Amino acid sequence: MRIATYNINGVKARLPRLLEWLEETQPDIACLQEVKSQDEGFPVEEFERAGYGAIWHGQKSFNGVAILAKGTQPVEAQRTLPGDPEDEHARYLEADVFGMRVATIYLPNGNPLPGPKFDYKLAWMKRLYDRAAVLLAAEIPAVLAGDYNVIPHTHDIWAPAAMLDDALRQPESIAAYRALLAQGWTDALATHYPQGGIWTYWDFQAGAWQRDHGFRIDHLLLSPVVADRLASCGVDKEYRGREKASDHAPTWVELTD
DNA sequence: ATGACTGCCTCTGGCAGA
Repeated sequence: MRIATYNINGVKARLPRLLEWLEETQPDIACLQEVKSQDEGFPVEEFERAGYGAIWHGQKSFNGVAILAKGTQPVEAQRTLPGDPEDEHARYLEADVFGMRVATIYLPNGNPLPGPKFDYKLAWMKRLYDRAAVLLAAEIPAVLAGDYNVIPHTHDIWAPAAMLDDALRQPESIAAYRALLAQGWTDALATHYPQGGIWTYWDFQAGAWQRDHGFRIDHLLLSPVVADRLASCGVDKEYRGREKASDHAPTWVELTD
């Protein structure tokens, strides 16, 4: 059972690349972020032709998340992150699929800081903490997969001094991420590659990809029973180097059945 | 270095991203 998360940065612009990745790597579940499409523009027919059922939560111009599942239809469990009825950003979607609860997460970037965008990020992380606690308390086998916009550790970025003023590396952001792990979630890639040096994102600018100036912000958090099934995990780094690539690379876990 | 790219929806330039 392979579960992947992929910030695709525009489902229309990346559709050929996305279908190619599905065909070549055959994930059982794919959590997508930055779909950047309204609900009615989501290319569900193309995914169905590729053998994937899909649910999505779209928004015009930016944000937008989706869950694809091979040969089955994910069953929606939650369309928004609870805790703020005023929040209209399409950043969260939960579904039951293959006996697990799977969430696709597009956590707010939080820049610039200080300011309302950083406050929104931290408030969103508190809401995610509360939601994650509910799932753990219910002992639901769960995976929280997505673009967390948090660089958890110094060894999760190409240079220790890079991005220190950025919302992705603020102590408050990192503390909120660690609080989530302290509940009992397993950061799959951190567990498997404790020495770090694994990147999931490379900026479009300044030749970041060519210089391998990346960092790790796409994470798969596993509930305890799912963590016990973790066989391997990794990043499909090669896709970042293809034509018309997203600035993120697909990140995945392989679970025993 | 107020830099760099890229997608989106178009007020084809401004916003958002990280």
